[in-house]
Amino acid sequence: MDNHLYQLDRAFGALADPTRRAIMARLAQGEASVGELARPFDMALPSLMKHIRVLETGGLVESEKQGRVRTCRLKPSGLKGVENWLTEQRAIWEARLDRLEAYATSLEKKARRKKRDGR
Amino acid sequence: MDNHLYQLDRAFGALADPTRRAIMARLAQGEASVGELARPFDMALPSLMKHIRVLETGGLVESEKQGRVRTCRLKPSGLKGVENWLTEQRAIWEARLDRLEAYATSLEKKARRKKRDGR
DNA sequence: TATATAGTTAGTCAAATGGATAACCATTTG
DNA sequence: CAAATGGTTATCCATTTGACTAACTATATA
Repeated sequence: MDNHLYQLDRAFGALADPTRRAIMARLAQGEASVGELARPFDMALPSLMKHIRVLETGGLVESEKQGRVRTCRLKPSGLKGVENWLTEQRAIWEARLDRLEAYATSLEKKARRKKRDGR
Repeated sequence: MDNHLYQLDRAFGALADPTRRAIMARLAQGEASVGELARPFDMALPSLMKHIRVLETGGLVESEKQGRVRTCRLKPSGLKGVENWLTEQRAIWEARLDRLEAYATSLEKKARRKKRDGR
């Protein structure tokens, strides 16, 4: 329990690599086999496999094997966690900016009032 | 040129650590000095400083020093890059799902027609 | 059944990461 | 000016990461 913390670690970590983001982009347009995923990259298969496993443990990709070919597909719920964290942060940050702005406006009003009433 | 690729690496990488995400969360509610940021963590100052530097090179945080205290603040443009990548991916992925759905519906219609016309 | 195909395991290696300590500025404060 | 405060540098260390090769397993295919 509370693994979801680590899960965010792994999801963000998984996305911190251009090869893996490229794999994600490829999978966004449809599932693919390991071989298909490997082809565009100048990289040995085992290295690429490791990337796929990283994406899987990050909860971003899932795969299943039938016969000798393993088919990978995107797991949108994984990206959801990442997006949630980001929007949460932005919410906090924007709320604070709003308070700051409100405060600034109130200061301004006060200043104007003071001026009108003869400093 | 094309450093923005590496920049995404660094931004995602920076967020792949709970300490650094906590720092981000703290900064979302307002700027803070290095010492203030350090206090909640059971960690030596230099270690924490390193985290701050990682966030800075990821473009997520900026800081300036006056006197002997360095004040850190969030740099929302950094998160923007990350969010952009995510929404871009989701756009591609959703577009594909839409096409898929449209295709499925057309298949269904065809089947119904066939049935009506006597198999 | 022999061969080719598609992945997988195991093991090596250099570089990067996350943490620590010790010693060192530089600016306040007493 | 002496001491305390806030941060910084320089090293060090264990672990993780990203890539490789070699050897292996399991399924198709000829």
